Amino acid sequence: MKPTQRVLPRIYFNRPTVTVARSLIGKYLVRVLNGRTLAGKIIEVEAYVGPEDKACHASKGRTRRTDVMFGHGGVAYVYLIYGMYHCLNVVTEREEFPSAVLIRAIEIDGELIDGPGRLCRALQIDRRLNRADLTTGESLWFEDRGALVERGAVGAHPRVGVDYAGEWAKKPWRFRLRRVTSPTRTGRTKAQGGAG
DNA sequence: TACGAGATCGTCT
DNA sequence: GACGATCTCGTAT
Repeated sequence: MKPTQRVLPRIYFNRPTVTVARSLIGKYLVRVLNGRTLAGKIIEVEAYVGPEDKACHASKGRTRRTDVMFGHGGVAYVYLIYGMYHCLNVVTEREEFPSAVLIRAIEIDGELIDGPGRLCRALQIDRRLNRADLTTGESLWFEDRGALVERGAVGAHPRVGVDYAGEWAKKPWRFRLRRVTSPTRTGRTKAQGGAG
């Protein structure tokens, strides 16, 4: 069996953005670095839906930066934020409808990598991957590894850092796995029984 | 534990 | 010239 059989295909992303976002929880983000393969279980995402969504970068129109969001689904939208950090998105829906899903947190080998900036730092994702096709199984892609995620296990919350978007900031378009597995309790016990 | 502010630069006006 | 889909550290409590 080819490894590419599990790669999420383009049609997966050519669906409503909120649907794609929620269903990406529990899937895997796979990155190839120097011949090594890193796979992280997706824990948290956010949906940015179309030109009317004031929190979506593309709501300000089609610019050099947002152009990629107007293209077809399954393509990476990577941008620099606050001059320091990168954010990884995957473009969704049909062409000419600018929308994407921001990947906010993953879990690799039981370790939670929480936050889009940290995630990109861990996987060495930067703007060189902007416009990369994420459906080819090269260097960066999404995989379905068969893990079942019950709908009730996914919480819906307002998106982070978009207060300027008014009513749109209140949309429950951030999805997060409720029970994040924490197999190791090392260092988690601070005040209680911890050594001094 | 909670809060405030600095870091740092591409993008758009 | 202003600002941002973030993160970290320092200070206060």
